[in-house]
Amino acid sequence: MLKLTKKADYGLMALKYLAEHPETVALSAKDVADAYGIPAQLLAKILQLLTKHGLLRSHAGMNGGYALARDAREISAYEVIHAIDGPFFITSCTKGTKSCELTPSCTIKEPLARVNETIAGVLKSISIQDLAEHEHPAGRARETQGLVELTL
Amino acid sequence: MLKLTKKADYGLMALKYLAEHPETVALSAKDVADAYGIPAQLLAKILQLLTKHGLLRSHAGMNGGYALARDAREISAYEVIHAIDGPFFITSCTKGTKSCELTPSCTIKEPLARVNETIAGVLKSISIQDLAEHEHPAGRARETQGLVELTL
DNA sequence: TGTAATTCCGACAGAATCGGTCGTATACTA
DNA sequence: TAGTATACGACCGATTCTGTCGGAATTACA
Repeated sequence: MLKLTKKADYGLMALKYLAEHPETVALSAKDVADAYGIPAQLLAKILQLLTKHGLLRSHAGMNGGYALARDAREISAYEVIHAIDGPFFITSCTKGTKSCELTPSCTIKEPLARVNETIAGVLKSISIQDLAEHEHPAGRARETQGLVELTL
Repeated sequence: MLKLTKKADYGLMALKYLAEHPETVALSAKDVADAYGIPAQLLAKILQLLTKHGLLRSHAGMNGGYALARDAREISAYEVIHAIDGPFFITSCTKGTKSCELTPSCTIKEPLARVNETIAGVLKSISIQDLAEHEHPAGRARETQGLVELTL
């Protein structure tokens, strides 16, 4: 399936929303959740994660909420996904230290690791800003195109 | 996480193994499973899937088994993954026809769809032959660990 | 000072998916 | 006919994902 979790989707949507409202000082989790119809408590936890990873700045109390910790241009989709879903690997048996317990068989993973890098590269090239101003196909076409040809 | 399922991994490994043994007429699921220490019955089902999708040709009975339906150069990793795990979308809420039931909110999916295409493109550019040809010097197993840190 | 709004955090339950097994039917070969 | 192998469906345990609940700490404001 190779798909993002809903949490990662929600996180990206939330950051995009924040990027689209730069005038406001901070938006609460509930604000964003209501705007998109996603479960508020779930989104709250996601935003907390993003805060812990330094992508958001939070402020408790009345009129508190979240704001981007950096310019939307300087937050990549990769960072968001990584913060929420953890490090991702296209190969399934990368269990941290021990590479592959089965056999020395998993030679397929070396080529696939390159795919992994490519995906990471593409995601790193996409900023929250790109998501927010999605009426603007020029930039991303350039980036993705180059990365495709870059591999193999 | 954005990772392949073990089934897809197994499928790629099996096809790679078949590509590495072009001299044999056919290899049984058990042969391949034993070579890699994969559960035989599970691999059998995977190979049946690949057969149904036209990537393998099967032959029942004694000395039967599976063989590549085409040249290893003409079977892409994409086809294998697609046959086993189904169509993959990086966005989680692409439920076929209706784009996103929540709101017209999921504007993030349009840019991410490009990422999806990119990934598909990379996977399509990798053939089973590429996997089989890959020469792996001793101690290569450790190297996946290096890639782990690289993607962080 | 008190209250409301809000972040923060851990635990947990339901659902879905995944990995793997079992049993059986079918096809082929010798 | 016996043995080997694919084909296929049902099922189960484990893991992961999604979402909820409850409570504690923080902050603004009346």
